[in-house]
Amino acid sequence: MPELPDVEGFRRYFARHAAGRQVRGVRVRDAALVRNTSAQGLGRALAGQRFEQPSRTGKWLIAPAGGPRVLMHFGMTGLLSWSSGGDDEHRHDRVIFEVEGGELRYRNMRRFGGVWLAPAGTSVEKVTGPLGPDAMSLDRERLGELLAGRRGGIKAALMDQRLIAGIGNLLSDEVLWRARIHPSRPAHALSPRRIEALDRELHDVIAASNRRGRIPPQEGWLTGARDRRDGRCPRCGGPLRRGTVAGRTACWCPRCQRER
DNA sequence: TTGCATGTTCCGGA
DNA sequence: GTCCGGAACATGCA
Repeated sequence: MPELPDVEGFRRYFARHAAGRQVRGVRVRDAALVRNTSAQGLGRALAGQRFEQPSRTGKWLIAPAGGPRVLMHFGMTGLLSWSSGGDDEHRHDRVIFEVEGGELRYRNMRRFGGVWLAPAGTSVEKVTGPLGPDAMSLDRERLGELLAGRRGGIKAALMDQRLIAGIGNLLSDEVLWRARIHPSRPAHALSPRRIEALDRELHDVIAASNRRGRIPPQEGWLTGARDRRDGRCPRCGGPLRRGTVAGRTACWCPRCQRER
């Protein structure tokens, strides 16, 4: 699931269940998903510390705990699961944070992503690498500036985390469909009107998705039609097209989103 | 059995 | 240096 709205949901989930609670220990079920330290290193850094309010940048969840911070990336199949009743672990629970009153489980079927530690005094960017401004806090002017400097296609630009953080395959398709922009259109060639539409739809889609903690597969949205065998555009009723753009399976309406 | 999946990274080539 | 396509990574499902 994880694009910006999903991770925003995980942030709230973390805040509700784990923030303010002291860490008792960490159980690592899959050492490979603790990416930049050992299971012992993670446990030593966190034990006795108290989780503070988490933050999110792009698709990264950042959980401070005293000095050190835990960073989580969810890949394509990651999520968080809280347990206060000692119920059975899921087979894909990879790292388990034991806190007062329960435990927060980092689950990830496909094992992309993982858990990182940013020790006190080190920068978060050292873990995440360079990230552009978060898509949620982007304004139209900045969006226009960022896109003006790109030579490639608009979909590739939107999904480039170094340019803008948080947008993935589903979000980019949804926003481009709403703004009536073909995913292959050169990013720098968008008119001010298209930039304005893109900015508006980006924020509308993110706001609506954040409320649900996911990009909803909903009537009237591209997401509600894109996975059907004969998917039709919710706006014009024409047949949707799918194809590879920027290395991903893109979906668009060839009537509403003209090539140029 | 084959292809595909909401992510990132690395490589070769234009 | 920029950008793109393709492959790799790992696992499950239609």
